[in-house]
Amino acid sequence: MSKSLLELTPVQTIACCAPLAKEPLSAEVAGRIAPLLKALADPVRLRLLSMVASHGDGEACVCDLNDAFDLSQPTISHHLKVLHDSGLLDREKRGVWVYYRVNPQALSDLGALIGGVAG
Amino acid sequence: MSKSLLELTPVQTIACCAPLAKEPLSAEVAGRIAPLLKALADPVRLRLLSMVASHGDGEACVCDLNDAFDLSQPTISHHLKVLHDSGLLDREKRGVWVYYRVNPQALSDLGALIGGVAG
DNA sequence: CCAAGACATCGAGGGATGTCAATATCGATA
DNA sequence: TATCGATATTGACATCCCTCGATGTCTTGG
Repeated sequence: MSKSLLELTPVQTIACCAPLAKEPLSAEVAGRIAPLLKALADPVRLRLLSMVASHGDGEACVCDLNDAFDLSQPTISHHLKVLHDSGLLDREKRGVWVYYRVNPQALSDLGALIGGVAG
Repeated sequence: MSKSLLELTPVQTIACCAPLAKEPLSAEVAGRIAPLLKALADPVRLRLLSMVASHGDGEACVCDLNDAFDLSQPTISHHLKVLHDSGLLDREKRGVWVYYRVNPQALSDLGALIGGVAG
């Protein structure tokens, strides 16, 4: 490890390490991965991420996402921010509308970390 | 879906559905998967699971796990219970000692759900 | 410049969560 | 049976998190 973990975003961290079941996670790495899983560990955010990830264009407008839930607009905005801050979603503003798209590498790396597939 | 989701444990649920990025998760399924991710989304539990999963015999004694953390015994016991209740860890008592072992199918299914590998 | 719409931020309230000390439970052993 | 050691449970506390209403920011259109 040539660079300190402190210089990496949560998403970058998960690309650095062996699957969960191969060798014990260090406290430092575990402390970096947990926030990423926390970002995923909410039913609304799971659905948001899934809706964005499975959307035809690979991106989804906030205006569409808002309508899919029986929650206030600030609440959806908050969940999208959590996913964005963790590095799982990218954000782009075009005119009045904001579009989110997934970071496919992050999802695949996280899946490999948990599932044990070689990274 | 022939059986109601209510009849399945969290771990059984994740084997039933397409990857996150393939189609939008239903509210019902998302509500089932989130607790599983919540169980994983803690640095101590991540390390516990990793320690158990990567242990030589495929199982680990609580007595060993306790010593690996600077936390009280009830706290470790609590985290192990969360992992056990979610279905990620199996529990077996032999004499005075308790051994935990991972549910490999659960880990692999969860990884596939996130990473997008065909389930 | 002003109004309207899309989205983000702020602040607060109620519930969930991590941690500990104290205590209970269970099996082994004297 | 009495005791000891390993693990689980309970109860309490501090903190975090989800949600909302209110408000702010930015862009477009008039």
